[in-house]
Amino acid sequence: MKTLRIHNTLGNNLEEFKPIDPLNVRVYACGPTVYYYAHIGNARMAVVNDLLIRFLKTLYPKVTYVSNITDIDDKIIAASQKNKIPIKELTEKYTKIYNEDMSVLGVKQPDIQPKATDYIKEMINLIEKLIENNFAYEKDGHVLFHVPSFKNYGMLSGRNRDEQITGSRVEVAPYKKDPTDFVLWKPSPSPLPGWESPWGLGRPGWHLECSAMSEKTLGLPFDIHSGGADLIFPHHENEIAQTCAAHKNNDDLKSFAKYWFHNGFVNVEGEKMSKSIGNIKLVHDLVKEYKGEVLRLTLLSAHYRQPLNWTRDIIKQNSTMLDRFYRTLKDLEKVDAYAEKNEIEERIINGLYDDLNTPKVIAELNMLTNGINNADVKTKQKIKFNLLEIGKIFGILQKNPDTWLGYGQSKNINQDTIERLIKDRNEARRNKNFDTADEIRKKLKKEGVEIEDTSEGTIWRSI
RNA sequence: GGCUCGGUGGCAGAGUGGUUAUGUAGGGGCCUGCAAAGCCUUGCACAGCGGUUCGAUUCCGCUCCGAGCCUCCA
Repeated sequence: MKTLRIHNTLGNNLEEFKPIDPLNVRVYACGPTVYYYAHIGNARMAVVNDLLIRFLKTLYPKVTYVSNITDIDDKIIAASQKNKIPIKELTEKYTKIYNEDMSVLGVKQPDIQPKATDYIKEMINLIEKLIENNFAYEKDGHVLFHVPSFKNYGMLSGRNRDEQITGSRVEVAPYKKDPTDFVLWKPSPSPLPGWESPWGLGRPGWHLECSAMSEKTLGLPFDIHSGGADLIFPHHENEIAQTCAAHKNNDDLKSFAKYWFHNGFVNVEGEKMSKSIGNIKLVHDLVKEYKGEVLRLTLLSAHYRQPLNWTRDIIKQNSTMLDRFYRTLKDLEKVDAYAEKNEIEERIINGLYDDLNTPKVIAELNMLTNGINNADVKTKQKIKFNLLEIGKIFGILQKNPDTWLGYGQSKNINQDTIERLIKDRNEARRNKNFDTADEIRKKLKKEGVEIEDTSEGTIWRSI
């Protein structure tokens, strides 16, 4: 059997994927903090992980995919205060919208979607273990992880403690023993959201929730831990430290997760998305303008670790490509999808085995479909099979081609009217009255209806 | 300042020590009354400078440029 090779941030290497338990592959992806609409960068993480999961599911009998919702955090508190909405209402609202928007992009719900606030007990438990193992200490109501006590700290992100201190631009809080120590628990006096703990009313630090939730939902160690590249430091570095130290596995970083999988950033028109530039692309807006599948293919059009420059142009390019694939499927409407051994062509699927090289797969798919004209039935069956099967993994091409291309569906104009106009036009054409015929065609186009004269008569689609 | 990662044709984007993907846009053509779709065809691409090599876009070094992280961020 071919083996999947994926890039492991831990070690910064391409590695063969060998599941801990082949009967149940376990993946945890750091999900969104729900204080506002998700942007296209959040979507890239969700789509890339969805692809990974779909592919893994073709390789292993069972895959458990956990992706959390962080529903307690300073940004959430700030948004709640600013908008005068209770935290719970705010987080529930944006959790719902997140799931809806991702679903438009073809992202399947994770098997488990834990919420941080449901795991406070586990977090407190983890902190107690860390204190007990001398990796954490309490000071002024804060509990901090003592970074110098964890000698492998920095292995994931490839930085050492000294560099970090020199490069640090942050003021060191007085309750820290060491400038690199990070907060596990902090005081949270009313009216801020707080939970009872051995260290008083407080709330968890940022990194703790993922350590608690992943351990509780998947068990340790699990196979893949993923997220956006910006989470490598400090978020994932800290997660590793917390979890490994809590279980006294500080020499074995893989006792938490074996593979660390990170996707690259999305830039917008060549610039980083940022509030100050005001160029944040929200999925919620994009789905109003483009089909989810187009956005999804666009997100997969670059290799997942490369930066992706989000422009109108690439959306258009991917939209065109998708139309062409659907047109091919339409041409193959009467052909069965069939391939020998029920397998995707090797040269196509190999791209996925090779660290999810989606652009390579797309290129191979194009080459395959280009041969359709002088293809025999068997080849046509194979082409259709490959398109649909890759489509399943990519999360595209599963719709009815006619529906996708808009055949027989009108938005602005009544179908009978269209049919009547087409009839009139064909009448005019018969009489070589081409001016009239062209006028009718233009009129329909204005209404968003495009007609095509085929050997089997005139057909139309809404564009 | 430190640590990463990149610079491929108008644009997007893989890949490779020698045969120069793929898509899209553009040019030319076929088909069509015209369109649409499709098909054919076309394009001095691998940042610069050195080095290794019979040969480098691919390996090494340096330079320039860009991005990310080091602070909340997917």
